[in-house]
Amino acid sequence: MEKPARPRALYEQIKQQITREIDAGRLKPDDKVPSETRLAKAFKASRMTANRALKELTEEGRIIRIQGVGTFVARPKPDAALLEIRSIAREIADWGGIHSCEVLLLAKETVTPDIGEKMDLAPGTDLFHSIVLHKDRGVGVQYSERFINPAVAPDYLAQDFVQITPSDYLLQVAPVQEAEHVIEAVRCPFHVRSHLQISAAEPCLCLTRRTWSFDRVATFSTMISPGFRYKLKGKFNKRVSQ
Amino acid sequence: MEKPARPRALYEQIKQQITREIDAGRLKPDDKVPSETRLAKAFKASRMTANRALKELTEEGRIIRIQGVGTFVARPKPDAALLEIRSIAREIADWGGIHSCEVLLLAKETVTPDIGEKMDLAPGTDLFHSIVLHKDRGVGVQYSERFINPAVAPDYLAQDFVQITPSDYLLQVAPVQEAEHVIEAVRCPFHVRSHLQISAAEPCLCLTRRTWSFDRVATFSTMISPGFRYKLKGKFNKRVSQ
DNA sequence: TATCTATACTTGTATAGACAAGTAGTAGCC
DNA sequence: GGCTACTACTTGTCTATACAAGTATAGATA
Repeated sequence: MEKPARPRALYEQIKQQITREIDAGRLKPDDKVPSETRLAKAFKASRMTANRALKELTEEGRIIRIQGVGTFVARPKPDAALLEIRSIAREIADWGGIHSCEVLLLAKETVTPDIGEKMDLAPGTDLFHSIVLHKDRGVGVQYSERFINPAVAPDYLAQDFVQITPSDYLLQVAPVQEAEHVIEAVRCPFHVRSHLQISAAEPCLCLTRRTWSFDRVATFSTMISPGFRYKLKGKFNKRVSQ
Repeated sequence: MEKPARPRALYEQIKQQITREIDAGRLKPDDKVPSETRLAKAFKASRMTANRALKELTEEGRIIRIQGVGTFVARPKPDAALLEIRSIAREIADWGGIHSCEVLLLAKETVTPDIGEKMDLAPGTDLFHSIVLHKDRGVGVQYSERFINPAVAPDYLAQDFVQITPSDYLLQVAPVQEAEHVIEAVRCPFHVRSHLQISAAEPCLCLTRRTWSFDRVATFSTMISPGFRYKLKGKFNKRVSQ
């Protein structure tokens, strides 16, 4: 599970130094990064080692390399919008509806092996569990179930989710580093169906989301909504080739 | 603008060969991929060159390498990467299936006001229209309908889409600058249902995609598939805050 | 002034060799 | 049988070198 048995590789050190320079703001977008030969000399490495470091940073989108010219710090890409986490409340407001919500469950439970695997938590420890029904003009439009890592949001159970949605609260207390979304079309399970007042045949969009905060899995949630659409738009920066 | 002035690099050839073996199903998930030394010998290349090919394939998630053991074809992940545009053929190959496809329609038509608006084309001008059914082991798994801007892919009608999928062909001739995806859960329309051999109640994922190339709308397509999932994962830039 | 040219520097690709480190199997030993 | 040591093979990292190819600049030339 843990990685670093090997003494940190030289090319990793070079990568890390450049990454730090960028993160610290000492290297700004479009600034020139030292050439391979310079880096090689500075780190007492061969050019190939410096080359590997720069090549990987290029693939990670942190720098841009132009043959014959040099290496430059990449401009940050605006693709976060693709993964932007919008609250259902805002969604409904944008649509012109009136949002309200009902808390169906809010409890501390024990980690099951199933959830434990997904959230990287040891079975038997505690986690928070909530089920919230979002409504538009009183009609259920989204059933959302969440599992929360208590280490990331210890006060989760004390919140009043009629005032603030779980999504909004979590975004406040736990900055999202990384997110994973899985989208599929499903038939609505019975216990959910009764809240959404739809027929068994109605196709529903099911969005399963995991988020990471502080280098840990923070939430694992499932949102089921009939008649919903998700829209993603973005520019491609990398070569999308085949 | 065009890229391939340089004769195709050797490591690219090695990558391509392995990729083809996987896509064609000759190499299945968990199958062993030839070792670096074998590949080097086969291609009359040095081990470092074979290493580069395998390293990049690893980063692209197509193979898995285990020190001291060997290199293996990566196991199924039936989640489509949304931001990349992956071909359904590869998706099926990853899953361990056998892909084939059938062209249901391939024609030049006249722009209707409806499509004209979405593709930013004047009604009355020409556009290409195709309907392709993708199959896994002969069973329909995806019905995809496309409208193509002739200015972007003038030779579209002359292609043999049994040999190369429309998606792959378009990626070759028209680099995607930007893409917009709309995802929804739908009931399958009758004319589509007969090809996919599913019941009317089966929820299907409907992905509507617009792509831009050369600063114009290049394609407008709708893909309907039952039992599909799309997966998105990504890091957030620092200031995604709220 | 405008244009060509030589040069210096950059990245891209490739080679041949080296050693480290991890794994699996085999042979031999107790 | 159970253990150890050895071997053969794998991937991971690194070096030193080489040539190709793209770019920018200064200087010479028309």
